[in-house]
Amino acid sequence: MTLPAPPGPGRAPGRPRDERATRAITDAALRQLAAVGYGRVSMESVAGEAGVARATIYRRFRDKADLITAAIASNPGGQFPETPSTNPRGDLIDFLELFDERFGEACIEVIGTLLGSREERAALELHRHRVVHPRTAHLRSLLEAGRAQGRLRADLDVDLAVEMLAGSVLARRVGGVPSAPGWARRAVAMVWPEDPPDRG
Amino acid sequence: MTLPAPPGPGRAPGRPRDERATRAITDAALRQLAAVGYGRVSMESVAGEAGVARATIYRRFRDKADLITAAIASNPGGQFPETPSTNPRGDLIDFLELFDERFGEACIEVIGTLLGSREERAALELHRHRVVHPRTAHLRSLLEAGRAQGRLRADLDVDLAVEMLAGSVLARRVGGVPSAPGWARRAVAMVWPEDPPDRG
DNA sequence: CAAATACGGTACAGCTCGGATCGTAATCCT
DNA sequence: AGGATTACGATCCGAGCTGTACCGTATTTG
Repeated sequence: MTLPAPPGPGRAPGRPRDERATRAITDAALRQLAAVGYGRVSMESVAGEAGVARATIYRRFRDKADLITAAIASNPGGQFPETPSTNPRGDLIDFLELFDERFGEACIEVIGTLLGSREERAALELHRHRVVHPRTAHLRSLLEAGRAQGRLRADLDVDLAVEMLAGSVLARRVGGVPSAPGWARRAVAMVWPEDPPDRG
Repeated sequence: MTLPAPPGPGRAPGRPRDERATRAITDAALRQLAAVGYGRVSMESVAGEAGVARATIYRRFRDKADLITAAIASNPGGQFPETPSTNPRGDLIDFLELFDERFGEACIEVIGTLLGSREERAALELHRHRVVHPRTAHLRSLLEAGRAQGRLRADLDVDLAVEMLAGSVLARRVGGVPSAPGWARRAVAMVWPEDPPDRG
């Protein structure tokens, strides 16, 4: 992931890395992150659950922040489609609901922890690059698709709208408030009014 | 603050606590929090800067989370007026700018760290009660004042609007994006359109 | 076979937290 | 004044975690 992984599958001078171990490590890290939170995930506990030695983790990841960051980025359940959307407004609502369910908590947790330790500045940037930016970019692309279709105010501040939509998820996590059903539909309606009531 | 502080100034059986020490501790904690971040504030460094022994801190605060939480809540620069507003829309914009400058970072950091250590659930709730809720309540009161004046859509989802306004600050901190000048004015405009163009 | 690398296991230094103790200082109550 | 009670600074201690280093062994290339 981050450390000098063998460049190609065919050019390893010595014993190759066990990719199943890599997967076991990130899977265990993800489970523990969800179960006990960043601060109580230890390299020892991850190694134990993954069935490897701690040294095996450090051969792949520079430190704990690198491990957690890579594990989140590798989460197969967090992928999202890269294909342009034909129904950007509906996809926007769906993606926000998904983000609310699966990423809000970990996002606050990991970013907050990394922000709190000046030394992990590199890991913070890495996490933003790996996890945060792809998702905000996806939100932005959906809004811009809507604007391209003329279904959205041309003067909309897209960046700010993205911040407010994603931010509402974060704000609920910060405040400890559960998300009300249908919140994403109402949030989108704030910045993207429902299809204009029959303009023609 | 949190521990059995002497109830009144006149009813202490033994040597009273040195309130200047208490102030020196929270001040040092606040400075270090801003300077190096939650994760790198240590009880030792706070004690050193405050000129007290570590035990003196533990006599006042249950643990590190309690100290940081209380220090933030005691920040005199973070107070806000409790008097009803005559210009809720302008005050809303001003308060958001202030929050963006002074609290966004610490908010993410502290909440994220507390979320990351499941054991500090009590400190997390305390911080929400001390710091987060008063500020979201203030935002809500400004919006509702505007609605009471009839300057705001009656069907506005106030809770969601509060989440989106405060959330945009958090989202920028998470993404590492600096706030553009005038962002608060434009954010408020999304949920609270400028004075209606002469209704009467 | 030799070289190179990964692996599990163990040990280590360094840091922090939180608790405990000790002698001393300050204050209240009698 | 004297005793009880509490705060204070200083110091020590145990536990936990991180990140590094080393061992003997296993696996692969050449």
